[in-house]
Amino acid sequence: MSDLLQTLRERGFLHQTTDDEAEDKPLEKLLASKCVTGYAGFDPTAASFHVGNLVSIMTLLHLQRSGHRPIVILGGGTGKVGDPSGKSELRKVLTRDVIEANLEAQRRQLSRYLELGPAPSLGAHLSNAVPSSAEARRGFLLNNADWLDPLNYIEFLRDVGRHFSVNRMLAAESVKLRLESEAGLSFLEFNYSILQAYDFLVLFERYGCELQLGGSDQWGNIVAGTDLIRRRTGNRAHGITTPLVTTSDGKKMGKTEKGAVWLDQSLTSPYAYYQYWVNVDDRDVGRFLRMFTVLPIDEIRELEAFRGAEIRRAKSRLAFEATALTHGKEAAVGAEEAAKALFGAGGGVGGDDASMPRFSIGPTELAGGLVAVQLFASCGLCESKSAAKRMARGGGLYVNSEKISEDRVLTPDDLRDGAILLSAGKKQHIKVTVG
RNA sequence: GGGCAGGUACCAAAGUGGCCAAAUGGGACGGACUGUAAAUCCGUUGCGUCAAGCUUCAGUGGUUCGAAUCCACUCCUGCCCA
Repeated sequence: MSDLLQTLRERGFLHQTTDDEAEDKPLEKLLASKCVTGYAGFDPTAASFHVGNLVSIMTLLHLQRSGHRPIVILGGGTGKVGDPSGKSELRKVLTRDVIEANLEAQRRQLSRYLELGPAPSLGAHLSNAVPSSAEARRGFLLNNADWLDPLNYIEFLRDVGRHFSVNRMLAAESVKLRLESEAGLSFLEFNYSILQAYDFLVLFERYGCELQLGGSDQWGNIVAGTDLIRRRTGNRAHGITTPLVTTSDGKKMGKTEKGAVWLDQSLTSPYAYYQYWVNVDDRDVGRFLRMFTVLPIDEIRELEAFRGAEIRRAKSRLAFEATALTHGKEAAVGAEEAAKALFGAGGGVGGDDASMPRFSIGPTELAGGLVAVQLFASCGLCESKSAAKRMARGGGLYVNSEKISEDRVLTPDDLRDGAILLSAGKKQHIKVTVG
């Protein structure tokens, strides 16, 4: 098995670990000695993961590839509470049905990155002696509502609550912020870290899970978990946090103006996904190659060496690899072809670029002449006809790569190979087909 | 439960009877320059059959020739008191 910590470090995933202040480096030793079970939790609030979740997903991927076993927790139980960390508002609660559906959708997406199987029967601990086999490393998903929902309040307070010091909880950064803010902190949210700590304890006891991964904002919650495990069982558990990844212009990863960049292809097409990555800031290319592709570090170093316009080559590699990882190689090839056709020399409708966005109109619509701005609005390239006209006045509308005026009318003569390429600005295109 | 302050466009924030589709800033989008990058400059930023008309300033109802602006009630938020 390869060295997980080393891999995470050189790819930029390490923010803090429980080894940082421990001289005997127990986590490092543990990881070198056997197949370790580690987990990360995810919000059950969305039906799909987005690029922002990729950091955690990739750490799990490296965990597994380094010979260990990943567990994914869907916070069906904690999702009903809401983590106050870094959030200014109380989260809305979700119904059980929605959470179940999200769990299923998320399982499908994760199976692209991780080898997953059914959850093993309880108590089937991994023997320390067993070397890391493919079977041992197979990961699985759990819904923490399974053990959180049946909790009995009094019992929970007595068994778990007594291990928590309110003094200490009040000192936590996430709590402090909320106490000082106008929003305040509800008792419900105040309990979040206890529940998360309890999750860790349950996983430790049931599945021998000794490691928790999470974002840097989760540090307090993770440590609460390792503390609880120590107090209840006398054993040592460990944690790793990843940095909050932002783009160089200061935005959260994966957030665009149009909303999140989803991993589900019906929400964000492979083409759009590819485009997200090709368009990253120059300054982010190397960092993102390390984090969001599995290319060898040596190869990434070569790509990072590019300067000036050459950087585009590194970007298209990033886009290709990231798309292939999420949507498969075929989709990545399609997205790349579409990009070449649109942004390569000349630009045009050519190629069999199945993954580029398209829109179809009835065969008769063109015959009598179709007002271009109307089509821009109906195909979704522009928000409304007014918006389309405005953009045309500003010189931002193109038909088959030629600028058009707001009164342009489309006819069958505009067809090129049976399609018309509409562009709003230089980056947003839709291929309109007839029939 | 009582007192106070608020709820304006994507966000923040002006406007407190007509000149308000609503200042300004941010963001976003488009153009120029480029490399599908950054920075910079310029433009646009409710709908519309586009100089008409229509729908917007928490909701409902009212006053008025005329309301984002005044009145009543309702809902929501924050602060203070209980």
